Amino acid sequence: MYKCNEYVYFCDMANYEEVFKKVVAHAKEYGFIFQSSELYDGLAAVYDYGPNGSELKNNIRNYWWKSMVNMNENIVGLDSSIFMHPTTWKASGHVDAFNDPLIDNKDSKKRYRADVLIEDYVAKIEGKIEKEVKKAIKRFGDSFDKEQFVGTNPRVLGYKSKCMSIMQRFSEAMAANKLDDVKTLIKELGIVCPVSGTKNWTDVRQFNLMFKTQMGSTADGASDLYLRPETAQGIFVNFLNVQKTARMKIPFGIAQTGKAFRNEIVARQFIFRMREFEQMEMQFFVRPGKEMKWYEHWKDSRMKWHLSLGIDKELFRFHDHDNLAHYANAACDIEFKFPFGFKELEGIHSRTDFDLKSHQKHSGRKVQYFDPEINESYIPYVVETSIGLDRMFLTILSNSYKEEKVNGENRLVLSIPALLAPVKAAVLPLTKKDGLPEKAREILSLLQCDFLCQYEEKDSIGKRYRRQDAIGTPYCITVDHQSLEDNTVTVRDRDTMAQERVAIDRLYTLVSKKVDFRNYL
RNA sequence: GCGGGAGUAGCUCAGCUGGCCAGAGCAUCAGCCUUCCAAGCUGAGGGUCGCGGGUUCGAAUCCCGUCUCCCGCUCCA
Repeated sequence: MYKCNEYVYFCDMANYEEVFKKVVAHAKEYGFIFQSSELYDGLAAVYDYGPNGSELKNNIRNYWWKSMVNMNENIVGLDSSIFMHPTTWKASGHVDAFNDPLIDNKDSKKRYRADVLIEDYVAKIEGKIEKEVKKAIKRFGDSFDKEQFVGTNPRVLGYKSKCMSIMQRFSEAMAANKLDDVKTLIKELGIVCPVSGTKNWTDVRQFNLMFKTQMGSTADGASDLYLRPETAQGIFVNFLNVQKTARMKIPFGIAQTGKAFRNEIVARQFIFRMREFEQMEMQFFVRPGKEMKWYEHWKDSRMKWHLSLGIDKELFRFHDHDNLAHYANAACDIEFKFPFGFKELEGIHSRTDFDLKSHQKHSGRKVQYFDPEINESYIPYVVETSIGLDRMFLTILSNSYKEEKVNGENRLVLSIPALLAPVKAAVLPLTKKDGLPEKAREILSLLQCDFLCQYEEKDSIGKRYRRQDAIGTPYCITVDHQSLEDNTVTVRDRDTMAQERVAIDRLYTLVSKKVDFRNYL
């Protein structure tokens, strides 16, 4: 297990926002994260990973992958494409469930779904019909024939046709993608904001979850595609391929990491909610009825994974979902206490057979598994673990950022778990003369095949230590004059700042042990 | 989309009652020092003051417009 040293937290809870700003500034200054397209004033909610950031991100991804694929013989990997057949997103529910027309009231600043406003309005008219019916019941008593009344009463007929024409206009406008007409309709109907009571509406805008693009080099021959909003569907669509070719038996899982794209209505909080982000997902296929057992298993297993990185367990919590999505029968999040509060880091969902069943229906192919144990074919149930790689990155980064007092001076250190640290060791000649640089470069060549190392000779040794602290390098290896005589160096530990005299031929083992996967999981 | 805040060197900022020609610290680079926990010495590079327009003899500084970022609200699989 990674051991957390006792750090003096420079900033307390009240300064959380300040800490967050510092983390963001630090991330830029030391080449972890840059605003996308900064040269052109930036692109909102998109970020780039710099030299240290891309290393850290790779290391997190690898740690996840090894934990999932290497350490579970019933989990295999997959790398499916970002482009998928458009029907995929029909089947998954993304096309229908997530493209709502939105409208804002300028006075109350409230946002509504335009279709809901119109439907509510129609519901009001339908309420009037009910009133007419009730009145008629009073008037006619037992001899009242509701169907006849509703079919002939001029006032009711008027209401009914009004409802129908409204809904028809609405669906025509939506079908033709004429959002102006939707707004016109809302205005004509005199719909007011329930909060402000005014008709001061903005234009209707379409909210599309998915990014649309075209495949095909010529515009007229092109077909519309989406950039995937989740990697999971690539796994589901390949369920049979993987199961058959890897000869997997249920229960088994398929793991995948990769980019996903979502048009968030608001995308903020640094890399927490981005429009382009990376997921690490594992879909675990089980026999129907066994899903709750596996759901509990993966909840437990995933929490252990997080704690294996040595982060304080008080900073994690489970959050069970009350309102389940259309595909789930149980769902929870693992939340992490980010500088801006507890937020979702990973989701663990029991997705039932919704996805595979839907793909079976839309493809017309049998998407099933024959279970020899019970001699039956069935559509497997799925338990999903889905973690945001970028969110995990932010977890590590914000948790690692420490400012401590050392002899009255501030020391800024990223206490990144050694396994994940971008640079594993820095090799530093105490001075740049007397053959020390040459000796240092020899040491560098001993290590650099297996560990990312840095060589530095500029500035005083203390300054170089602090620079390495700022990017979270676990070990600094310093070559001095004694090294030339007895082939030993000093190894300085990032967290304790303790120094140890070590023989050069022991360095490889020392660093290996420090960053060994075995220490963690 | 609305409301609030902000945009000056890689970073943190000063200058903003209009007029030393755009500054400081840190960082970067070269050299000196040869030093085991940063900020020693010398020198150098780097900024169309977000962008566009206007007022003025003259604007980073005033006015208008515009863009971008950050925070809050609305949405959230």
